[in-house]
Amino acid sequence: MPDILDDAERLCAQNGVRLTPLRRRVLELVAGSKAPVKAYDLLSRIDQSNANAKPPTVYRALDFLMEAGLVHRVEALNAFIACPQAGHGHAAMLYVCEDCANVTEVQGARPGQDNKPDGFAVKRSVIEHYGKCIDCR
Amino acid sequence: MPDILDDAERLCAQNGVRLTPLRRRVLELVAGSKAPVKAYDLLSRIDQSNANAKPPTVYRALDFLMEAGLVHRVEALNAFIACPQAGHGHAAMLYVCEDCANVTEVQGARPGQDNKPDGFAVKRSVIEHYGKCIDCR
DNA sequence: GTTATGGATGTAATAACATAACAAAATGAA
DNA sequence: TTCATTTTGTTATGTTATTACATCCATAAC
Repeated sequence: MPDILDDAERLCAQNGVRLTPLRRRVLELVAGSKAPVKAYDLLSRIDQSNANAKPPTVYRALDFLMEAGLVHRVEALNAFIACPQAGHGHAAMLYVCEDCANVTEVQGARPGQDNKPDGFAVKRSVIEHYGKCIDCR
Repeated sequence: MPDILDDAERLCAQNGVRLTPLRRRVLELVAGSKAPVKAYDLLSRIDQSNANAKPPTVYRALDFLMEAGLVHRVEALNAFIACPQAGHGHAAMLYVCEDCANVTEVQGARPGQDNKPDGFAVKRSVIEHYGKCIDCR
């Protein structure tokens, strides 16, 4: 977990963007959760360090972190996870266990570019698999 | 479009479920839209035929239609599309043009089951590609 | 060191999306 | 018909996310 935050500092410095205390705090909360975290959960937890936090506070920090490749949004859950391999482009594929909520991220998968519609230029992909992990079977 | 509705009637009859006028009307609205439709848009359009429609009216119909394999939810858009190949299991992969909002559905793709985590049993998958279709380039 | 500038955060309000819980009505089987 | 089940009506509320504008803060130009 310090790893993730250190990596994040490094990455942001490299890219000339600012990992402010607030953003760092949100990343810390996301990274500290095994399961995907909801924005309003972040909001209530952040509140302890920042009494002024409101929804935009959290959503802005999340937008920044996603932009920076540090956090992913889990679309079908309206929730967020820390990217374990920060900065690795964005071909991430997620395996979400519906029992324990644990998420495994697999990098680099290039799914079915084969039978894609003629001339379609893919900009970003959402690939989320839901089921049961080995431990929950 | 009559095709989709006819197919739906047939499928529901086969499966012993009821495509009521309300559900049929919602399917008709979804199928009648080239772009993915929002639930509240459906609500406001359905209103003309059913003044009593409320959010649960629409969400229940959509749940039914999804269960029946007639409609898909587009997770990253909070929107819905009619399934062009109703009843075909659910390995659907979507290509969504961010310019014209058109959606192409590709069946059967089995993306990257290769490098999936050991012992993970996939129950359902969300696969959505966002970008530009050939016409919008 | 002051001051412009842009980026970041504070703040209030509200928009957009979705469900819970219970009542009433419609359908179909016994 | 009566009963059980499914469907729809209805009210209320919960959850997720954004808009719009104000204020603050860091930095670099002067």
